[in-house]
Amino acid sequence: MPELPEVETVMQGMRTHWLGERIKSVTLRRPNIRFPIPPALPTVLANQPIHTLTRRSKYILVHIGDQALILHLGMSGRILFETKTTDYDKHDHVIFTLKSSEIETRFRDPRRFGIVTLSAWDAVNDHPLLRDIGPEPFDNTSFTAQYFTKKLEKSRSPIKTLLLNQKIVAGVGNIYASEALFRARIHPEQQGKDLTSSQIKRLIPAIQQTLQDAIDSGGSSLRDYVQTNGELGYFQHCFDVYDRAEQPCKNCGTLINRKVHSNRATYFCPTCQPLDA
DNA sequence: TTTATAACCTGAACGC
DNA sequence: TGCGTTCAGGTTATAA
Repeated sequence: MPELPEVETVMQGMRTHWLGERIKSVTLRRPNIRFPIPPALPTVLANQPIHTLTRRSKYILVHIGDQALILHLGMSGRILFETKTTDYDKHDHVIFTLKSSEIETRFRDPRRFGIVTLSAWDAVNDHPLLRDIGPEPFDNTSFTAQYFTKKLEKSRSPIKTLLLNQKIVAGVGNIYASEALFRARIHPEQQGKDLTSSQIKRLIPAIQQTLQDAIDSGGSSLRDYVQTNGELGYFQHCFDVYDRAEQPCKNCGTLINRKVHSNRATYFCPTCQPLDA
């Protein structure tokens, strides 16, 4: 579920509950998910004020006291806002309560690929999870055609795989990589070094618009999500190619292809995204 | 150095 | 109904 737009949406939802609040308590219902959860986390965060909530790539960063609470949703992670009387799910791993709210915030992650950890706020950008991440796709001062060209020009990897590399550009996941390449009319198997300057100049705004459109629709789904305790998800996006194998392209009617790159499914229109463009 | 693969873990969907 | 197989929106360690 969580690529950049979903993480942004979840972070904004957390903001409405958490901003200006103070942590009352944190309960760890298991000691580890993908990595160990710092055992001192409940002690360190208790009674501390929540200053800001931000997103970096697919990470949610919460400035609490002098600490950064770092959250990553992995493949199946969710943040749920529940009343304290609601039964726990067996995959509710971390429970946050706030000083002046009856709502509990629950970190639920069945596959346990998510991350909950701490860093000193002053040093959060140097944290091993964050320090090597590339520019944010919406940052036009760092994610430029010149930068992108330099990253791609020597690589023989398919552009689809390169878009998933968080060191090149932050936050793009498997769904929006396929969607952005469709919008830019670039074949997913084209090697990075073979992209022309005009293709690169198409791809940057295609990535930005794909992500922004998803944020805009994800924003409405979060409210549904909260109100219905997770029954409604983020799946109502209208994809052009993702998960549409053997269905007609919305642009030209050609059947959408599905291929696997780096063990990840890729979807594209062979007519709109020719390999020799 | 760059690229490809396996692994982490659970649940849902599907075929038999 | 039950069992086995496949697949899933992420990331990283290891192998090639």
